[in-house]
Amino acid sequence: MNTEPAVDKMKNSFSRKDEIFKQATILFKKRGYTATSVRDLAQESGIEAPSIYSHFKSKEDILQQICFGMAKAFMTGLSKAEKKKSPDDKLKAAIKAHIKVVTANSDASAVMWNEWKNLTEPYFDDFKTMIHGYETRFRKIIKKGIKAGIFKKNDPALATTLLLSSLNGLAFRLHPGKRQVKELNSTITNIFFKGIVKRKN
Amino acid sequence: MNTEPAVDKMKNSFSRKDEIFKQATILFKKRGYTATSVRDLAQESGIEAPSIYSHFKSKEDILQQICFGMAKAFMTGLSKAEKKKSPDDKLKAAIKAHIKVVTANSDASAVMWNEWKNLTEPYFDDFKTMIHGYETRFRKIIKKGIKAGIFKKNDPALATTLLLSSLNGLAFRLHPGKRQVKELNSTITNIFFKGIVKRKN
DNA sequence: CCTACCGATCGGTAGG
DNA sequence: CCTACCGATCGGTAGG
Repeated sequence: MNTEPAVDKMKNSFSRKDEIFKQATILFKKRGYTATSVRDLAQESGIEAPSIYSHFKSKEDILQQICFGMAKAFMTGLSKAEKKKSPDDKLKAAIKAHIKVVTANSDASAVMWNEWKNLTEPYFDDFKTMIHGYETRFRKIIKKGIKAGIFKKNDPALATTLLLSSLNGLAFRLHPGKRQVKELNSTITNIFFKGIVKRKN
Repeated sequence: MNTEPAVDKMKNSFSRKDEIFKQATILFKKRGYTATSVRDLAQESGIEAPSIYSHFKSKEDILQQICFGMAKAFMTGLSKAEKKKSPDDKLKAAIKAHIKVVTANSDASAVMWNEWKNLTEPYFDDFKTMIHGYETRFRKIIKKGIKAGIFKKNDPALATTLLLSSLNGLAFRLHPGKRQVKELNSTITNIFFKGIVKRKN
């Protein structure tokens, strides 16, 4: 006799997949993708290893979902930021959007940046192209700002690298819920825009 | 009859070990430590897998040498920088020293930051303590600069994270010999100290 | 979602 | 520095 309602079954099944995904994100960040076994994922999710495969096609399937899901979130944020008019407003909005994504998903963000190299073809190349495009769009904003005389004549590629590296560094050092996103955003923007040195006049 | 001079034997033996170490650094960066097998290392070094063990105690032994070797280089550079008098001179020198180490060993630097989590105890804890100390000393310089009224009142922990993240990001994007270290150093210091925005007056 | 299982590969050792 | 080899663990499948 099965007294279990179908709705609950669906709900349980759905949250089980979520649980595996969540634990995978945590373990991939902590130990790395390659060092995390399917058995590790199963144990943390409270099931046996082969059961993972009723929710995901493969171990890499999970990594793919983390990487492309995060990349999409970053892309969407940047697209909105690019609608601003001036280069400095664009860059401010882009930084804000990036921080929002990182703080809301610090584990997944760290996994994306550190583990995407483990993707196999054609996903590896697809992802590489995506992330390269993201960096290019950041660089373009900075380039236009320099041309417009708003930003100093620094190497745009180097400035972009410094900015994105520091923004992504947050993912590894962020303790969820510990910091105010607003404060984070204003401090980072202030430092990158105006520096840490006090003006004398 | 062995006509091979002893000196050449030593030299060959020495450079073989160096070759393994060099290839390990490249592969650990490219694929990650866990995804690189001892057989991969052997193949790239032109020997059979078990021969690795006549030069290194274990696969982790190589990682340990990369991590602690780099950490020592960073520490030494920082110690010299701390001898400067003012906080801003200290920070400038610390940035310069850090960049010098990263640019001279970009692969090993990337491996250190990305792969040290694969160290086992007691090395894991030892390394963690070391690198924590490094960050603390950077943070202290910034803290003193704020107290002295030279730096703005930003959160020192956040400012340190941003700085070190961007400096380490260089390791992953640096193409050896492509950039001038001096230019790199002045651009980075300028951006972190004074920002990217042009002053209006 | 489980039990039972598989071929491949892993880090490392023995012995020379 | 090599050949021969080992136990452990890997990602994943069959079948229910």
